[in-house]
Amino acid sequence: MTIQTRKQRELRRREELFLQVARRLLLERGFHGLTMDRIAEETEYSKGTIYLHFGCKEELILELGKRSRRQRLELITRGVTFDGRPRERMVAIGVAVDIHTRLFPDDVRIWEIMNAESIIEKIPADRQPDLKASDIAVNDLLIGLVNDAIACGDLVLRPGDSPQEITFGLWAITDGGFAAILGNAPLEHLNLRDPYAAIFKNCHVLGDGYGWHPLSAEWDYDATVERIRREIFPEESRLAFGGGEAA
Amino acid sequence: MTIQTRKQRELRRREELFLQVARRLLLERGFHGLTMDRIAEETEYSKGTIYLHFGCKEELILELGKRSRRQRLELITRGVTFDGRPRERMVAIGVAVDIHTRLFPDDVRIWEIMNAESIIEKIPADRQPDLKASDIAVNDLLIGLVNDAIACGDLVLRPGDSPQEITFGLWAITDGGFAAILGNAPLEHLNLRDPYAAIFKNCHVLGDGYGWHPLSAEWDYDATVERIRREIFPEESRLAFGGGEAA
DNA sequence: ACCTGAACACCGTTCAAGT
DNA sequence: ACCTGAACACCGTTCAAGT
Repeated sequence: MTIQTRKQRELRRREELFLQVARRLLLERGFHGLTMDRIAEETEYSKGTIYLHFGCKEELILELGKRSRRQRLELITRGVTFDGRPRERMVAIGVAVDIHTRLFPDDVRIWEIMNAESIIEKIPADRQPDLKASDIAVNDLLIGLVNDAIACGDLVLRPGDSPQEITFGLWAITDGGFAAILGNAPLEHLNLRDPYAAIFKNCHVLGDGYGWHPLSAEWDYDATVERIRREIFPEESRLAFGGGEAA
Repeated sequence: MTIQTRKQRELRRREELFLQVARRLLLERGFHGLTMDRIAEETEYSKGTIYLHFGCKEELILELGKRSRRQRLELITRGVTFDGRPRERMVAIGVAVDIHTRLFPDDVRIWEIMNAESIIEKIPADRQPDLKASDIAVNDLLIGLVNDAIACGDLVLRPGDSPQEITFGLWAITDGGFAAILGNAPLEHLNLRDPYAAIFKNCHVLGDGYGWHPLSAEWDYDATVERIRREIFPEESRLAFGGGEAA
């Protein structure tokens, strides 16, 4: 870390203020309710000053979206440190995503707003790699886990199976599932009792289908989830579920 | 059908013209490159006339998105008429979605552009049910198939399993998978050989995991796919794959 | 050197005027 | 009765002027 001058600290403080006010406006009034005029008014800076920090309105939202994804990545990264079999550590990633979605639904929504073509097309091309950085990191963790499982003999690939395929399947269930929960699908019509549980369930069925040991029939994964919550996410579990116990 | 006067036909023609020009502009120049001025200029009508047909820019795009989803629903609806076991008919839905994505990638993209919060928040609330109509219909077809499978004994639910869960899992893999293919995920980084095949594969692994007969080990689903393409989608298969043979 | 806010540009939307 | 396009409203962005 470079030492910051007083001036630099003030700039950081100001930028943070712009971001916090923008975040609130975006959540309370939507994308079109967030205007540069309102940010200027509420922060008591001029519109021109905002442009000393952000090239355009969409870049401001990009920064909010990146933070949301970075926060999720941090939880996932902690999750994979769980001391257990590879498939248990895969469950820990699921627990991390679950906790993130429950604790920070607003930030997940902000990511979804940002991750739309009509927004992204306004962001300069040289900022666009920022978008995928966190997702690529998650992908690497997932493939790493599958390879760990193969290395230790828990997963023996059948003819035609590939680590990429398994990773893709788990990713798709999780991503598609959470997207559905967050409103892109007619979920209320499907009438699921517990969509979160359904995502876990389907990941397990997929894992069992690929023959990834220990199979759910030969292991108590509810106990694994409890242990993950207690050992890795004690504070977050308390906030998300109350008491740190499994739901 | 009510009989149309000449005037009504002209209005329909004009509306169609607006939609086609808007579609092209959206695809070629993006959401911000599509302007009411350009539509007016290219169609040689005035801007005011566009507003006799569409309440706002977003409603125009809504109509394009609805068409995309309706076209997909039509293919899916044809798919389930396939003469076979319920799981084969589930495969037929996959074939329908596959064909739709390959034949009409532009329209899938338009649906994605439209299905963003920053767009939808501008569409009047009374038009919003339009958004989900097609997806609800697809959901009903999926649940119907799962129930058919249960009714004929091909699928015996295990304790804790539910038709909703299975439907949700298949939906999530398909939706999440195609979303990934269309650019929401770092797919090139995952380095899958054939993402489309990976979606089918994962749906099959899930189906096998739930014990939905015939299991892929006891049935030649490649032959099923070929038969679906030949019997239900001969023309579409020729256009999408050339010759109507399986890939 | 830094910040301001009036001015500008752009574009969606409306409506008085025209045919 | 229908259509037009100038005018309006709004908002993102810039930059000459101010401190």
